[in-house]
Amino acid sequence: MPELPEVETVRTGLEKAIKGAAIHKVTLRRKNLRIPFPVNFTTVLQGKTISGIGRRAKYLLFSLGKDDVLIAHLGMTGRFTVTNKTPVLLPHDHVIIELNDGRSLMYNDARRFGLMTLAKQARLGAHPLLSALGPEPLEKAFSAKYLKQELVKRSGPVKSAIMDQKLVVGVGNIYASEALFLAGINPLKPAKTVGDKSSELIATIRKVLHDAIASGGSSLKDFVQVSGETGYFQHHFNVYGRGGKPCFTCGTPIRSTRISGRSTFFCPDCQK
DNA sequence: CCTTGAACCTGCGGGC
DNA sequence: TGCCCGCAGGTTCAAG
Repeated sequence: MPELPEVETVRTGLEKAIKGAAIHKVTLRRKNLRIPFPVNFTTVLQGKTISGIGRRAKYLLFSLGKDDVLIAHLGMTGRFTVTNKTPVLLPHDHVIIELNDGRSLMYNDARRFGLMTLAKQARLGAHPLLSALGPEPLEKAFSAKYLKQELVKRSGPVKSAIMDQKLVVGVGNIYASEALFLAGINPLKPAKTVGDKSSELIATIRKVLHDAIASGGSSLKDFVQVSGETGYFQHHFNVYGRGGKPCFTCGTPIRSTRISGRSTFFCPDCQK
């Protein structure tokens, strides 16, 4: 998936494109993504107005009228696009949401790690997908005091800690490496040993996410904006994907390793 | 409880 | 050219 900045960019794009639109018809071209579609999925959507599009962590929350919410997650390869006319179906177009104005909202997801399900607005926070999530990284609850208190509890690598959605949401594999580089922290260090860096780490997490949102979220080679235009590595990374290449700060070759199965990049000189 | 590794699934690029 | 392997933005479950 897209990490938080990409999801936020999709949210903004969808809000501009389809907020206020009414749903005419929904077609599911398979019975599940990562999880099954609810049995009443199409009937709940049909006839509803998309009254707003929110976000919690990497989940998109489509308000359907007053009471119902469509929860969507893009997984690794999920894409929403809005078509003007009757869509030409592409491979992995799994959901077609036809709007009353003749346009269609398409969901395409090659790997099907994404999901769509339904919730009631009144009980949204208690939904199993959302109830255990940590604070939003760009909001106040993610404070230096809170982060320190969480870090010192953990013996695993600090990178795993900041990618744990129970500690803080929205930080994925790319921005975890990038934030740790800016903070000068080696991603392999045990979380409990970097508690006194929590203030710097918060600042760099916010900076990398904020900058990515400002640049349109588009760091990923197959990330597609709602309009259908692709964002193709427009974003500048200091370390992610730069294994063996010289650090922009000191020239030392960027090292690549794996932490909890995820590729990880850091400068052995700048990050202690 | 905590942490790691595998699994989910498809496509793509590199090496042979 | 073609095949095989490894790898990819996330999350969840099992096993240690």
